[in-house]
Amino acid sequence: MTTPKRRLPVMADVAKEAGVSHQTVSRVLNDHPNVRADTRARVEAAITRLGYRRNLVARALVTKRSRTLGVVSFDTTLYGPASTIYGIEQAARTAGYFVSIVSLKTIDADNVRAAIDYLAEQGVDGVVVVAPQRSAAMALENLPAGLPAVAVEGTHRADVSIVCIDQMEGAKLATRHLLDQGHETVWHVSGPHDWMETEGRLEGWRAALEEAGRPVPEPLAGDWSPRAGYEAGKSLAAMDGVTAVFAANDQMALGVLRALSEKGVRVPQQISVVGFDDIPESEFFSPPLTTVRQDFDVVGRHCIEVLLRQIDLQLNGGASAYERLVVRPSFVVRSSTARVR
Amino acid sequence: MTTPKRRLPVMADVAKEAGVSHQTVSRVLNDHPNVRADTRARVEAAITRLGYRRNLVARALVTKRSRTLGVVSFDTTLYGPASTIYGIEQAARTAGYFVSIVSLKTIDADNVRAAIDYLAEQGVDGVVVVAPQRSAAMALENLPAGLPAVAVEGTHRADVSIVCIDQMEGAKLATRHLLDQGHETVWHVSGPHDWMETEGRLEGWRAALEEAGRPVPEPLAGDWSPRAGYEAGKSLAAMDGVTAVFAANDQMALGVLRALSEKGVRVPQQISVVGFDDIPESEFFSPPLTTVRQDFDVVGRHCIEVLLRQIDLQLNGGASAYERLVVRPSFVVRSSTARVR
DNA sequence: GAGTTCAATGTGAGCGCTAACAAATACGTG
DNA sequence: CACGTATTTGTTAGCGCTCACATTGAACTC
Repeated sequence: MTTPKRRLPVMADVAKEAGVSHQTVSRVLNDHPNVRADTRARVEAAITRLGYRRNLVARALVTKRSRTLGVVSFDTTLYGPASTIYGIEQAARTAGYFVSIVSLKTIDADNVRAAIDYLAEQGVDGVVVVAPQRSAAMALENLPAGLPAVAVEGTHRADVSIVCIDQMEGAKLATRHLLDQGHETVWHVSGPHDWMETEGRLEGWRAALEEAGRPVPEPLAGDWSPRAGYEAGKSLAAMDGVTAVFAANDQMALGVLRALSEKGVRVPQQISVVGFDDIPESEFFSPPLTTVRQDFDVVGRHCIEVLLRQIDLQLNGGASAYERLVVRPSFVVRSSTARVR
Repeated sequence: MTTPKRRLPVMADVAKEAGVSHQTVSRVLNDHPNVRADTRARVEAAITRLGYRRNLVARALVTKRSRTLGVVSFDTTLYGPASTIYGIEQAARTAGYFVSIVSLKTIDADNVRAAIDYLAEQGVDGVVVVAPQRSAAMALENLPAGLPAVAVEGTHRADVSIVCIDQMEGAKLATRHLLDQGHETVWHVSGPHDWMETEGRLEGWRAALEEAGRPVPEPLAGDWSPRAGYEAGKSLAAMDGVTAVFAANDQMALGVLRALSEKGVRVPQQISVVGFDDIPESEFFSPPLTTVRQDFDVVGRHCIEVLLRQIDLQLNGGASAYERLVVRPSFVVRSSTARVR
């Protein structure tokens, strides 16, 4: 007894089984209208009988479209990137696209560049770059020939599409809220140097302070981690006259809260604290954190919209039109802020 | 002036440019040893001159290996899955593989099955299924013909490889720690029904209690969210004689902490709380959380190791040998637990 | 110097699919 | 019923690459 060739069935096998040509099978698979109903049924029956599954690789080779999108991101373990990617993936799949992810441990132009190249070789139809560092943005300078791309929070350049959250606006919301509560000024624990978010939030905070004619204290530099917030919080607790703190993200705000609590400083009675992001935990911090909410999901969806639009444009030979989509943050008031008495 | 054909260069173009055959170009690209150094140099020069990038899709078509791995996961926004996937991605890329991700919003066998099929069509060389629900595990029953797969926390079945964390052990660690501190018994806030982790932690907790001959209180069912922990915490605060709580994850522990704090119950003086996961925030909770650490990174790496081994085996025609890799959790003592006075 | 071996290169076929065109069949209509 | 016009199906070529094999030439051996 010879073992039958243990090969997966291909289109030709289905064609033979159904008594049609392989092209007809292809038509059925691609929902081509001009196929008689009974032929279609016969082909479909053959497909299930044989357990046939089409080979998208072969299809991609001839169509020159892989229906795969690449995503380059920094530390997908962080809530922000993770949520953005989740939104991207959901939107992409809904649109019939796969998502291939490269998450970078360290960011610099070379790294990002290499990741994009890597994805381009793989034949992705477009890429989303979630790498909000200034140095990463440089990698978008000259993309592989004609590769549609969209950046999240990327850059201010005009020749690449961008989806971003209005960081300045968010920071202003936070700062003004604190000022409205009667605080003389607001201290800031910033994100790491080189991040676009850091800069936006810093600027927004400063602008709000200056608009109100208030003194602008020296910001404390952090790195997004709770530990950095904790260290900053210890410094803040040791200083005089601090009544309001705006941390550049919720995790650092958590650290600040912790440090303050250890030093016996009561929040919000003695010091008010505001964060940024609205991670799921924030509502349950001690006290529940007042923060700026970013809708990462929406960002992810927008990315795909913009990218697909760009891919379409490319196919139809139109000149690329770069878009810039700004998502507005909202403000969530909880219990970590209070009026100055 | 006619526009030159705006086509990306292919191997044949490089071959012509370098004055060799396309095969030689292929050899250079694949580091074949038998190429003279100067030929190699000439080819490489031609490649950079033309800006050639090879088409991995075409390569995949003939080699029948896409060097892409599929990952199916549930809610990649959660810390656990996100970290696992991060580990998977890093390990895969190091091994020269791409990672294509499908993250599911809701889990059931059909969903998971469809995702796996989807990836199989795309031609992935293997899949990792990070879907630790019992219902999801069923989707691993009969995989697409010969598709190498590995499950994270998947199932107890013998015909699919599994990488998991010893949940029971972790739960025992937590429970025993509390018992050692002099608590009469330990209450448990469990994860949602149907999750493997929920069951493992529940079992471990119960076993530790029974081993010590202690009463086993009715567990409070949660859903991993801080809010569920918060609700459970309120119930716990209203009950008599509760001195120790083991929450099935850190987020729920955070909720418990919050509820207790609102009710004026002091942790750890009146009630001790232990979590599970060791998310980055835990160290900065109020109070810093004693918890069970899971090394998701290691899990991710192991997944890839096992999967690649399986892919290799398949190529060499060996019968598949299913592996079961158990990663041991560790215990982190912080300030949310104390001796009973 | 003929025979053998091995390294370096080239040639042809074909992976599984879709696009473009060709052929066959059905459907009206005067 | 012959004719044009859709509709349905089949045929051929080729996407860009690797594989198996053929060929060349240099390097040894006796």
